[in-house]
Amino acid sequence: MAATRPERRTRSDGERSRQTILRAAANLATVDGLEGLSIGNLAAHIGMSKSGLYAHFGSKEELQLATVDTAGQILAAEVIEPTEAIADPRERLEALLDRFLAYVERGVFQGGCFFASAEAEFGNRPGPVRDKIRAAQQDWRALLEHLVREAQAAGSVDAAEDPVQLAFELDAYLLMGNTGFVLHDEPAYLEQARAAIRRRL
Amino acid sequence: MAATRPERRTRSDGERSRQTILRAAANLATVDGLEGLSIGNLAAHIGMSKSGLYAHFGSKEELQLATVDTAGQILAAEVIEPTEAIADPRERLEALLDRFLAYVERGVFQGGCFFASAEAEFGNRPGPVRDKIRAAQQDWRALLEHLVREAQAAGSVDAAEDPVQLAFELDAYLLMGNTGFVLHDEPAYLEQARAAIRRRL
DNA sequence: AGACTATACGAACGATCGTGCTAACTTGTC
DNA sequence: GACAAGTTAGCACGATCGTTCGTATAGTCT
Repeated sequence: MAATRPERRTRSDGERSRQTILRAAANLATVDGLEGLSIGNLAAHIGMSKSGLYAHFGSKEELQLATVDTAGQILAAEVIEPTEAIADPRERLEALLDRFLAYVERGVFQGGCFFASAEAEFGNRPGPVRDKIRAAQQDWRALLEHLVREAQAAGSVDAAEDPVQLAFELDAYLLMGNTGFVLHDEPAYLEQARAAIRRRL
Repeated sequence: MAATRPERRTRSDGERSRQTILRAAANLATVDGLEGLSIGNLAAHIGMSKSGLYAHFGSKEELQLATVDTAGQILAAEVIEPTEAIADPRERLEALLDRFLAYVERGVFQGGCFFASAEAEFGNRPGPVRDKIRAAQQDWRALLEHLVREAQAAGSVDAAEDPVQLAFELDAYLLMGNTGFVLHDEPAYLEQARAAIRRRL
């Protein structure tokens, strides 16, 4: 009964290809949309055959799900993780908001924040992809709320503030800054978002 | 030298069909996207043949441009025009913001505000469609700024406020309310937008 | 009434979509 | 070095994409 498993799931070159595909997919999705992105176009974009690329994912939906995961990892690495060392909650909150706007401005994704695009596109398209995007959005919002509460506990944010409401408003500035910047290619919108944050906090 | 023009005439039933097409197109575009919307799907949705529908527009791009125009007319009729009778600028501004949120909640478009979707989708897709969306967004923002200035002149908004900055923040609440409502199907996000507006004004 | 033409349809076009199948090549393990 | 499994490419499929064309219908005008 002791079925010894082969235990050799992935190969190093395969994992490297997978990452290449998903990075490009996340980037292209902010321009063409997560649904508008086609397998053929993606394959051509990274110099790979359509079927070779497809073999990594059983379906387009699985590719989309993996792309959302990858985008989440990029957002975490670019925005969230660099602030984790900051002990003071209010300082960390400010750094987090500023890093988000910098990550938009720096053009980590060609079409601005991946999740801003994805939320607008999959807002009412039921399915696992929307579920994953929803979850990511809630996690982000929960992080903002958590930091507000910690800052309140530390006395650096007014204790009378409703953390949920404050997080909503701060997130709104980020979203509007991203949308304005992408649509008009004008950093002024990001600066307005920064000004709004300074005013509000 | 007097080249007599063909004098393009239109027929009443044609104009009616055109309106039917464009209303459906504007609605479907908030779900499938302005690019993701296909001629075939749109035709089937209104019980018309693909070629019959296509005869109204020379290309998909022209259909998209006309759809943006139609969506603008709907937004104007649902949100802007009903507030034009309000003489007091601050009252009108408040009514405008509230009507926007109500129009999102009422589901005038299945996928929330048409322009919120369109901005995210066409943010960096150069072309006449993006130009038109850009112009619509700027007109909307300019209207907000104009009302803020009028309210300042009337003494009902703090004269020290920067109208551009205040309009940005108010618009941000609307956008975040729309996105949150559509993504989570939760009116609470619209209520948070209302609370943010009350607090800010 | 008849003539004119905007409107609508059916069929078909080449291109591309997502998706399988099969065979070759690479890599890791014994 | 051999064997097994992961990786990639070639080819083809049915469906659908935007678009074109010829033709039948039906509203409008004299």
